[in-house]
Amino acid sequence: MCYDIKTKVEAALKRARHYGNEEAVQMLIEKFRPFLEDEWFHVSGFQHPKLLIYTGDNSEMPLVASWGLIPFWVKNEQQQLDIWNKTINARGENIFEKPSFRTSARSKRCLVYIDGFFEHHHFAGSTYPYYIQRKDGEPITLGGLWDEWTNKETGEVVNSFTIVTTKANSLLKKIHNNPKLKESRMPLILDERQEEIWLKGTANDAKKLIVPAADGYLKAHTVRKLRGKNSVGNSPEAIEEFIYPELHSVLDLN
DNA sequence: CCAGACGTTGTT
DNA sequence: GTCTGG
DNA sequence: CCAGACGTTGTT
DNA sequence: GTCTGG
Repeated sequence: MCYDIKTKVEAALKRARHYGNEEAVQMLIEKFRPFLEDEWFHVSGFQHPKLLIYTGDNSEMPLVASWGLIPFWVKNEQQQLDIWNKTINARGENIFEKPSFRTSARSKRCLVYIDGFFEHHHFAGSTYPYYIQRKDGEPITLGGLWDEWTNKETGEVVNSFTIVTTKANSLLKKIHNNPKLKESRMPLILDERQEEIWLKGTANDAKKLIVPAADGYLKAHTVRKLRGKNSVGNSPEAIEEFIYPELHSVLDLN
């Protein structure tokens, strides 16, 4: 699964820079700056941060969306608050059937650019967070779903998104070993070719992309606690390597 | 028929 | 052990 | 997902 | 909006 990420506006703009024009990108930065954190070293989906996502509507121009998908049929603010803690991830195997996701799975798929994500390793009754990133340090593109919801109480239109998950690859299987969970999961990671299909292809084309990332291009290291009173919050320390001696003597990721 | 849910994860 | 809050 | 609370009473 | 449970 994927509940914790590291990202920054600069990473999200990678796509706009590559496929769009620099002038438009500069205008975007100015337009979005008031609404966005420049850099999240660690942010959880439960905080529902606003991030930049890319949609099929205009695949070079990002838009601002909150993490935690609010389906278009949500009736009121109470229902919104109830549902968006449950739609931070979307199980890839079921997105075309689940009421909360199926409309978006058919016609509102999106891309989320991040620098890395976090998963917890369980050992001897404790949890140890790992930060996972590309070996080459480039942004990771995640496959997501988005929707547009109108808050009838205020008239405000809210964009929101969820991260699609799939089975873990071998690295994530080693890390993500919660004893309560039988099968480990990881976010859907797309390469450049797959990004275009995810945004513009048919539902059937998109479905075929929902598989674990190839082995060998991600790396991971342990970091400080992400949750509870000992967490460091949104600080550069969140992604720094932090050694837990009791763990490093037993877990070999290679 | 209406009311209520609509999600993720997956066991010692 | 299990639920809630973040 | 993990961390932390999980109760009564009644007010600084 | 649509399905399920009662």
